Amino acid sequence: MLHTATEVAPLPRSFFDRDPLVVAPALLGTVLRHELDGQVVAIRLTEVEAYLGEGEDPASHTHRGMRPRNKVMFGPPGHLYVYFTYGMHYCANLVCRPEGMSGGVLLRAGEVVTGLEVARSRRPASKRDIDLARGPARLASAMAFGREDDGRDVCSGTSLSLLPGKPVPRAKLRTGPRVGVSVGVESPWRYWIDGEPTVSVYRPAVARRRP
DNA sequence: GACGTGATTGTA
DNA sequence: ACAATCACGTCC
Repeated sequence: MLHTATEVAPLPRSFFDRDPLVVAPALLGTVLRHELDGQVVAIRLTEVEAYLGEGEDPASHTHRGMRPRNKVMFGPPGHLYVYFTYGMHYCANLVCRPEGMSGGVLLRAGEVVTGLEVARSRRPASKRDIDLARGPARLASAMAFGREDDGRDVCSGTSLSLLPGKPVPRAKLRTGPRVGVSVGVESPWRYWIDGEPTVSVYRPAVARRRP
């Protein structure tokens, strides 16, 4: 111990064994750390979105029940749910609620606090460091998440873990409608830290090209 | 504002 | 089998 870096225990599984609407704001300011091939990138979460489960939330991937893709969301809490979308992007969620019940929190944006060089190399399109993990697919890319990371545990103190961070003052908490969802717009289940440059700009869902 | 890109899923 | 959709990012 002495003057070396103190080991920080990851957040316990009980942290995730709650309603996503409770877990989501509590995630702000925490730090997701991933070590891959000896390279560490850690991201302080600044923007997240809560998704409920079957029959509760039309915007949730689990709204219509368990499918091969979303089965991790029905598993035990404290695991990573990674999905592939738009033919090119990955996005990551943290699974909430007890096993058998679905729900999760989408990691929308964060600040790279460790491994800037590694994150830059994974995100060559980012001109500024604040863009490295600004947006869910960018965050996943900076963390090098892919299909193989679907279902990974973040509570066991392995190469992937969620660490406590400096608490966010309540006055800085903001909520609003989720981004990019066409249903469930009335539910203000997006949470972010006010004044953070890493928070993705809100763009209302726009209808895609029609034939 | 437009488009890439391919898995997933509901519908038939 | 088929076609629409998609919790997005990049460049114009």
